[in-house]
Amino acid sequence: MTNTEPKTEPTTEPRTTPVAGGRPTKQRLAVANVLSTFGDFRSAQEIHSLLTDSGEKVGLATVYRTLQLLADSGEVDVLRTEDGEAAYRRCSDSHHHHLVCRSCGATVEVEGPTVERWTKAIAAEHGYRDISHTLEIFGTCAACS
Amino acid sequence: MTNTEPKTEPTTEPRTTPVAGGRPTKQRLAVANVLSTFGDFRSAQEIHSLLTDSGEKVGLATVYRTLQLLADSGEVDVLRTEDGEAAYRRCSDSHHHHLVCRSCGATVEVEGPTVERWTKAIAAEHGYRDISHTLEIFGTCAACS
DNA sequence: ACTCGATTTGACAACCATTCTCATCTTGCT
DNA sequence: AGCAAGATGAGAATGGTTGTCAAATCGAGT
Repeated sequence: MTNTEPKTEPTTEPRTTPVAGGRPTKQRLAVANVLSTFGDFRSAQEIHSLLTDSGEKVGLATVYRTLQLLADSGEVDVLRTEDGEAAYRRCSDSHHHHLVCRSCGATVEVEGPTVERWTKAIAAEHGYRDISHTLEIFGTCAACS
Repeated sequence: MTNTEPKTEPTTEPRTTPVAGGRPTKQRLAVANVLSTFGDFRSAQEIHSLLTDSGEKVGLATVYRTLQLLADSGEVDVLRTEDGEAAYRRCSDSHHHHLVCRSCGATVEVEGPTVERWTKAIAAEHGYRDISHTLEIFGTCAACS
């Protein structure tokens, strides 16, 4: 079961609502907004560049802080690339995983009752509680082959 | 299907065979050997400490280099902790995943045809090739609950 | 055993993503 | 407007990891 191409297309209307329960400041809104201009994973630094390039003046530290807020509140997904950097992307609400293209970064959100069930079962079987898991699938997408 | 507690117990006899195709130097053997004194994931720095504490004089850079060699040749597993650090552990040959205890680090190797099959299917379904994936399950083990 | 070239090592500098500091600016509220 | 809590930004500080390069080591051939 996969959600057929929920490609998470960019949304258009800029947001004006509070961000992660904090104050809806210019900067936070700016960050929240760039996040909706792309559908794949970007590093904090890239996001910062996007902002400054588009004229928004937001400090790097603030970008990191905001991204963390958003991540904590579940508004964005975080994944660690193979070299340990964190990459962010706004995400839909449900729990899911990602199929990421190694060369272009194109991402497809995938969902799998199968895995969820499996991890829970495995964990329980070994007496582990409070289960959480991370699963990323890497490959080369059709366009990049 | 899980391999029932393949806890990867420490092995006893020190190794003297080549390491990852390179020269079997004192340092490399030393690293390869500490790796077999524990069964859970340790950071490169921890491994370095273990070495120096036990009297072995191996440079930190060398530990990193060796660990990378071993990882490339598939002799050790690498996983990224949630804060982006790399953790290493010698591994059995087969492809598998880990169930890691959040508080004590106890690790259980798990294996799952289910997931393997699932990821392959998903990927193919979206036209991705050369699939690889990472899956880590985190939880609190029985002893730590 | 001895030599020589290729590898490897180690001490330390360099990197780089991320976090911290803290003085200054904003926001929300009255 | 006025204030206190919260947020920002510039830059310093951290900390894991990688790069540098001269000196040490390995091992194949003699």
